[in-house]
Formats: sequence, structure tokens, C-alpha cells
Amino acid sequence: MPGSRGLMESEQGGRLDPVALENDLIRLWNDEGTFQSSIENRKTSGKPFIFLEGPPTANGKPGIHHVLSRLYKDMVCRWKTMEGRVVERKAGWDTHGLPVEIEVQKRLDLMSNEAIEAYGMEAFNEACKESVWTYEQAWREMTERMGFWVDMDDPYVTLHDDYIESAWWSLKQMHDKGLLFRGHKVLPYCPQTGTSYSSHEVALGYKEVSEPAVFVKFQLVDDEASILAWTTTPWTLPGNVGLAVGPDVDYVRVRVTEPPSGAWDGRGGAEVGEEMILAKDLMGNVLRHKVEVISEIKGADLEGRKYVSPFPGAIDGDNHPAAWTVVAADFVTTTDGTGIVHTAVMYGEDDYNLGMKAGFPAQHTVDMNGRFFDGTHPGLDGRYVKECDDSIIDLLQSSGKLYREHQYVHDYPHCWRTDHPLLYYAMDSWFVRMTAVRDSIMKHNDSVEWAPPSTGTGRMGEWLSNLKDWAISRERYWGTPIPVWICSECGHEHCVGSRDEMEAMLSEGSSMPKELHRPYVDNVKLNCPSEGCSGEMNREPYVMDCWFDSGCASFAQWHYPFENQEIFESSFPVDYICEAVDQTRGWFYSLLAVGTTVFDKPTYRSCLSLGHILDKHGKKMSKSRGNVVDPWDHFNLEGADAIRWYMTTQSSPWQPTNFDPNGVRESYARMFLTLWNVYRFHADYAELDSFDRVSEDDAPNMSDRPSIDRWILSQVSNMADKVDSFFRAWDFHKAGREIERFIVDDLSNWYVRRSRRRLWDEAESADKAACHHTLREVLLVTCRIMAPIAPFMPDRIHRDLTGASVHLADWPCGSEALDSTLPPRDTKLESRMDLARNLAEAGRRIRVESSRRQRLPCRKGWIVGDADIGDLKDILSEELNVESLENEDDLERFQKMELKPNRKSLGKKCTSDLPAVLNEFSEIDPDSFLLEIQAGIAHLAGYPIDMDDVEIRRVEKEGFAAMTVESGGKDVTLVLDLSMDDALLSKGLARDIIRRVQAKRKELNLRIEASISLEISLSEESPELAEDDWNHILSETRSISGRRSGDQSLMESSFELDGSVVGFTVTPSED
RNA sequence: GGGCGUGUAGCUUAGCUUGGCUGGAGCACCCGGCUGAUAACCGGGAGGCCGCAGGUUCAAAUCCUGCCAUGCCCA
Repeated sequence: MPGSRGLMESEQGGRLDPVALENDLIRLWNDEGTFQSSIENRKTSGKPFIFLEGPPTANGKPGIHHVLSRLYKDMVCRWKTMEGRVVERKAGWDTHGLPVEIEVQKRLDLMSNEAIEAYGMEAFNEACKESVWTYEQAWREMTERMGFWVDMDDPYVTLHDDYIESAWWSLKQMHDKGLLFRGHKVLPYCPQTGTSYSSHEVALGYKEVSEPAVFVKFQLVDDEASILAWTTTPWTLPGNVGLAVGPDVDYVRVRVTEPPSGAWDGRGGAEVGEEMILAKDLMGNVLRHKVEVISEIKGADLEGRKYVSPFPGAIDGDNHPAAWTVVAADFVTTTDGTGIVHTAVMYGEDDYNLGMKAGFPAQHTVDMNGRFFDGTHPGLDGRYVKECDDSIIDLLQSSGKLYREHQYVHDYPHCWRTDHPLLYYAMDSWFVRMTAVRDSIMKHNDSVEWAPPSTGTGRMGEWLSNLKDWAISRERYWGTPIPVWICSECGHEHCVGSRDEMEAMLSEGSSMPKELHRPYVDNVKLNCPSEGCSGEMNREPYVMDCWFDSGCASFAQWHYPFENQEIFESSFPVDYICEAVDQTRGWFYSLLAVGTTVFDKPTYRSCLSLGHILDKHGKKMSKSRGNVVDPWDHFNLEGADAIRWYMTTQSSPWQPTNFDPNGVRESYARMFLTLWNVYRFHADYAELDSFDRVSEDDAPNMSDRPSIDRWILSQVSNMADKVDSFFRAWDFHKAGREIERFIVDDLSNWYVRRSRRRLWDEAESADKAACHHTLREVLLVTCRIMAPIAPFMPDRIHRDLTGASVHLADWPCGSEALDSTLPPRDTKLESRMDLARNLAEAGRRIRVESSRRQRLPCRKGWIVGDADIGDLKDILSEELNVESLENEDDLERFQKMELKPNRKSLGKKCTSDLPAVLNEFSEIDPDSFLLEIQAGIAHLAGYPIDMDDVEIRRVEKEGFAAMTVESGGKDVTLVLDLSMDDALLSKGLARDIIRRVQAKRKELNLRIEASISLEISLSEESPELAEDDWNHILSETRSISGRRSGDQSLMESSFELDGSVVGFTVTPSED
């Protein structure tokens, strides 16, 4: 058995060093290539199980929350491997995107696009490329240390040309299906830096500001009245092209009847007789004049009305019949404003979407520097929009279009770099027409097995039902370049799908780029393929949304379709992905989106969506808060198994969990120390008995083993089956808790504790061999079943027991490919043992309540009730420390009966009279009332009472030391005889002495088999110690000589017992 | 502001779908016991406005409404 002696080299009872144990295994795994073997081994017969790694970005330090997702990735892969599947695990790195750029911009102090371009795009992108790997080493170390098996030597990397080429290919598929188009996307934009911002960056810069807001009168054509609309961004008014009303909102047409009474606040106003239209609910908020309501109008009735542009000439309305008309929109509410929404197509997302739908002209009045275009208005042309508020209000005032102005306080996004207010601005953008495939993406989503299901139906389903087109272009530098070229002559668009294709189209003077990144790709010019056009094509200067990159992972990791066609085709859709829930609209979505648009398939069959790890106060972990937990704090203390176990068992995978460092310690102490000590118990005695050289072929037949062995084997099967079902249901937390319960309660605290004596026996015996074999078999099943969760200690134990890694072993419960190898169940034995354990516990409770020391034996015990524990009686009497244990049928001898109300049934019957019924219930005599019920004549407060309304309980009579437990629906009572005599006192004394001497032996670090000489002295108050009991002490404590009349004052140790003092001296013998 | 979660003892949590015995565990604390595997275990104690406020019901941790806190995603 190679490798099996490693443990035995340490001393008996040697302290566990989990960190060394795990690090040794990591080395061993690397040396012998265990990970590779675990895959290769299954290739002869196993079906593949396809896992797809969600690529992390290595420009941030890995934290404890990264351990969580890597844990569940690893756990499922290990489990499936053990089930006989071939589970390849290719690592991946996400290397593009805004966070990388921001990091580099901060480091190089490049706070605007101009600064980046001045620095040089080539150098900037080189810096990004380097930055991406800043923490690669840290990620590799964390990954290896936590035991996540993934191939990091051959990862997919989104910045590689091969990966980019695959992404290009997929975009071309979309283009060829007519799904790629050019449009606008309204984004928060900073004219100072020339950059639009992601929501992530916007969130950095919210500030509360006070700004002017205006109520503007839009004069209807061919009507006296004006429509009142409200805006907090006066600079968007020159861009006004429409007004939106809620189709079901009630509006009123009012006429001013009197001048305002008090002073008018600010500019604006209205003449007596003037007519205005606004939402009925908002009259009080908006109007500052006394008015009469002329008529009420539904929003739908206002639709199509034309009005006069507030800034004629600013926008060219030719060919746009819808310009400056009233349209209906769902988003209009009456929570603020006038219930009529001013719409400037290019400066708001709702505005833009509405404009596209209504056919408003999509023209800018503001340039990329944030200044009004010439021709907007002589008073505004060329000026920065945020400085024009006052001028615009003046212009409205002078043309009689202003009703009111006021100051408005709200949170508004500002540039995190320059602190300027951001403008919502329609940017040129490329889109994938996801709205065209909504039905199929929803269908594919429905086919995914989501854990928990609510993430799929709720969060994801919700998102998909409101699906919008996917804006995939970014005006950035570091990313996959958009492979779209446009002809400068004829405007033809061409999407390039491969390097070969690009090469074939190169224009004269153009050459292939050094790599598929900016700026090299920007310099590539192509020949226009249009018939009769000889124009040169230029690339659109955008990069792709980095979610597009990772969305391509399933095929781009294989450089499909340029290479590895078979690998890809046999591995798509993938079987399993797993990330935190925030990826719902991130990677979970982008994978689905790309899978649907390119292959019309769902990309993944199952998805485990994890909850977040928060700090112990339920707050998000962040650098700025300083509450980030470094996984190494625990790797270096309790070890990776303990962290993994803690995370698994703490809560369901999708539940947000507050990370409690103490919980890791607890997992270590309770779970791994216990397991280790169970194993050491076996290993130490196996060594003494040379059992470790005996093979499993010598294992005794099941029928030749004692009940307790058959019981623990049955229990381990039971446990393994439960774990298997829990795994299948994604209830990994319940699986872990079940394993832990088994190891601590069943294996350690019952089987091993009850079996210890069997192994102490030095003589060879069938019983001892049965115990060794049983323990070994149970440990092997246990190690295999827990290996996916905790890959280290189970492997150590498995190797020591068999010479082979647990990760090459089979899942003991069986699978589609494997037969179960679990030991046989014996449910009758299980329930007998269950009863025996309950009774043992009851016995301990009786002793506490009647102040009877556990070590002081009782003469007799009775089991009362219909209870068969068979040959477990010996074990039970030993547990109970009774000299004899008998069955007794006569319940009445120890018990009386009590009746309790069944509130569920009584409540239904008596409803509001329940309190009165319960009151009478408390007065009844149980025995006679039970007879009345049986005779059908029982009544309480006028209600007839039957057996369903009561529950029968039995309680022990006064004067008996008794306790009742429930077993299989029946009550079983244990009664103890508490009488005392000299023989019992002597036996009790002997046990106390044995226990103290044993503790002393341990304290002296004596080996288990070492002999001693023992001297004791008893004070006068002490009970007599009988000759037999003294001999028992000597043999139990391995004393080769003993004296029991020593001088109290010369004894090295002493203890008190029931008022007497016992002194003793332990001297290791010389042998 | 919108959508989806979460909130139970000092800490980590079960129970909530399907309302009904006294709201279960573990850690930590106190008392006692057991132990030559154990940082383990067993018994007992103390510790709960089940986030808050309403509602439905004979009966609410559980169902409904609103609010607060917290997290994610979207604005």
C-alpha cells in the first residue's frame, strides 16, 4: 500500500495540523497528477459532463467571496467525476473592459480620452494588458490552496487573438441574420472627458443638487389653450419634439379667472382668460392662479394634437409629420410635474425610445463638447448647456411661454473624475436586436435547470420579458474591436468574421494588424465589396461590451469554428455553470443571448446561482469599509476543508450569508477534528494490532458481525443515500449537515465510543477484527461521500486506508454509470438502536434529575412499554450503568395517564368558544374523561369531544426515577432503581479511580500499552473498596503492581468523591 | 425610483410553500455529567416585542397591506 504509512509515522494521538496536511496533499496531487488522472480514468467508459468556467478578472485581489463560487464549481465537478463522468475543467480569464481601463487611468493619471490619446493608445493598451495579470499569481495560489481543480495552465483568455476571432465570427453570424444594427443609446456622458459612463461609474458620482425647474406652456395649433409641461433640465427644451400623455390619465382644460393674489415667485405667469391643459390630479401642485375647469379630457383624446415648437428652427421637422405633436406613453404618471412629459429625443432614454416609436426626428441640438449647435438659437449657439439655464428661462419668459420656475433639489449623477454634471446624451451605438429573438430566448431560459428555480423564473424571466436590444459597442480603447467596416464612398457596412476574411479584403497599402486590438485594427482599411464601388472602408472605432466577450466563452474558449469543431459540437450546450446571483443580467444573460442569436440553443443546461457573502453584520464586503475577509487567514489556520465545510453547511447556496470567522473554527473543531480522531482511533489500534497489513478480502461476513457493526454500516448507507438525494436537489447544505450529523453523532459519539473496549482487548478476536473492518469500511464510504465538499482530509484518510486517492474512487451511491457499493440496510436494527440511544439519553437525564452520578451503578433498570431492543440490551445496560435491565409490561406500576387538548381539531370545532373549552379541559379528571370519550358521551362547554380532540400522554408517578421517550409512535419508559448498597458504592468508587488514573496516564503522555504501578489511599469517610473492584482497577489501568493503603500525604494526586478524599500515585514502570 | 431577495436568541441559522402542541438547533456564557480518540459529547439553565405597524382568522414567525433596514440588479 504505497503512501499508506505517512500517518503512522506520527506519534499516537499526535496533534492534527490541518495546514500541513493540506499542503502536503497539494504537493502530492501536483507530483502524481491526480487531477489529470481523475479525468483520464473515466475516459474509457464515462460520458462527459461539461463545465464552463465563468472567467474572473485578475486585476483585483481574490477575496473570500471568490472562494464561494469556486467551491460550488469544484464540488459539482468532483461529484460528477466520482459518478463516472469525464469532467474537463478549463480555466478562463476575463481581460477586457472598463474596470481594467479605469484602474490603469488612475495609475497613469489619465483622466480623459484626450489624455489617453496623448499618452498613446498603443502604450495605454499595453498597460491594460499588463494590469490584467496583476493578481494572476494571487488567483492561482488561492485557487490551488482551496483545492479548486481547474486547468490553469491552458486557460482561455479573452484578449487572445484566437478568442477575439471567435467573437468576431459570432458577431458576423448575428450580422448575417440581420440582428446587428446601428442606432443610438442614451448614456450618461461627460463632455469634459468625452466619455460615457457605465452605471457602475455613475454610481460613484451621485450628488444632491438644487437646479432650476420650469413649467412651460406649449401653445396648441388652432387652439387657444397651451399644454403645460415640466422639466428639470431646461437645456433640453430646444430639442423638444413632442409631448407625452398617459392615455388613461384624466386631464383638465382650465381658464385663469383672476390674477394671482400674493407675490409671484420668480419669472413667468399667465393672463386672466388664458387657457391651459394639465393633469387633473396635479392642478393644486402646479397652478398658482384661481382657475375654472372648462372641460375634462382623457389623455387618449389629446393624442395627435399639434403644438408650436418652443424653439422654432432648432430642429428640422421636415419629413417628420409626428414632430411637435402629443403622443401617448405608458411611463407617464401623475406623481410629479404636470402629467405631461416634455420629450427631447436625444437626451433621455424614455424620450429616445418614445421618439423611435412615434417617429420624432432624432437630431442633436448639443454637440459632443456639451455646447449648443449653431442654429439652435442666437442666444444659445456655441454655449455650454449647463450655463444656459438662465438664458433659456429668459427666452421662455420673453416669448410668453413660461408659466413658473422653481428650484428643485434631487440627486444627480456627476463625473467621478471631473465632478461636472453628466448629460444624458444619445450616443451612436451598435446593437444586437435581442427584441427579435425574445420568444426563443425565453423558451431557452425555460429549458435551463435553475437553482434556485426562482432565479430563472423570477429575476431572469422578468428581465427577459422586458428585453431590450443589446448595445454592444463602447467608445473605449481596451477591448475586442468591433469588426465592422464602413465604406467611405457608398456607406456599405461589412462585418468581418475571421482573420482570413480580413486579409482577403485588405486594401492596397493596408496590412494585417500586429494583433486584434486597437490601435492596430483601426489602421486596417478594406476594399468595399459593393458592386461597382471602389471605395475604401474604415473600421467603426468602437470596442465591444466585455459581456459580449464572456458570452462567447462556450465556443471562443475552443477557437471554434476555426479549430476544435468536434470538441465544441460535443460540448454544447454545456451542462453546468455556477456564479453569484449578480451575474443574472451579466454572464448568465450574455451566454443565453449569444447562444440564442448564434445557435438558437440555450448555452447551458443547469445554472447554480449563488447568494453573496456579506460581513457578519450583513454589510457588503468592500475595501473602503475594511471588512473584507482574506481567505488566507483561514487557509493558514483551520485549512481549506474547514472553510469549504463552513460555507457549504452554513446555508443554502443561494442564501446571502453573513460570514462569521468563528464559524470556520467551529467547522474545524466539530467536523474535522472529530473525523480525524475517529480515524486515529482506528489507525492507532490498527497499528498496534498489525491490522493495517490485513486486506479487505479478510473482512468477515455481515452475518458474523455484531449488531453495532451492522448498525453503523446500515447508518452509513442511509446517510449516503440522503446525501445523494440532497446533491441531486442542489441542497448541498442539507447534504453537508447530514454528513456532519452522521460523523459526530452516529459514528463518533455512539459507534466509536461504544466500540472502544472492543479494540482495547489485546488478544486477537473475531470481534476485534469485525470492528476494525467495519470502521474501515464506514470511513471509506464517509470519505468518498464528503470528498466533493472537502477534498483534503478525506483524501488523506482514504489514501492511508487504501493507498489510492479518494478522487479516483467511485461515488458509493452509484449513478447512471455505476452500481451502488453501499453496505446493506437493516431498518429494523436502525430503529432498535434508535430506541436504545434514546433510552440511554433518558437514563442520563434521570440521573441528573435525581442527582445520581453516572459512575455510581444502579442495581436495576426497567424498560416499560412495547419495546424490543433485542441484543442491544447489553450495550444499553452498560450505557445506563445498571447491573440488570428488564422488560416490564405493567405501565400502571410506574406511570399515570394525562390528557392534552388537540387545539387544531378543537379550534375547528369550537372556534371562538375555544378558550372556554380549554378552561374546562384543565379541570377534568383524565381517567374518567377518557372513559366518557370512549363511551361517546364526553362534552366540554356544550361541545361533544371525541378521540381526535385529545392527545394521551403518560407521565411517571411520583417517587419513581423515570423518563418516557417516544419510539415509532409508541411511548417507552425507562425506570431506574435508585437504591444504594456497599457493593454498588464500591463499584462506583472503582470507576472513579479508574477514570482519574486514566486521565493521569494521558497527562503523563504514556503510550496506550505502557504499564504502571499504582498506589492509592482512601480517607476514613470513603466506602469500602471490594477486592474484586480493586483488581478491576489494576487491570483497567494496566497496573502491574499496586498498593491500596498508601499514606494520604505522600500521594501525588487526589480527588474528592461524595465527601471523601481519594489519593493516588501513578508511576510508569520501567519495562 | 422600479424589480428580485433577506431580516427569527449576543453570533450563525431551521421553521414560512400547506396558519394550530411550549418557535427548533449549533457557537459563546453559567451549572452539572461523560471521556486513555476529541478544540468532541451528554443533561440542565439563562437568553426571543420571530425587523416595525396594521389587517384577515377562534388562532399568525407562517397569509395580506404598508413601512424600516440590508443586499443584488436596473434606472
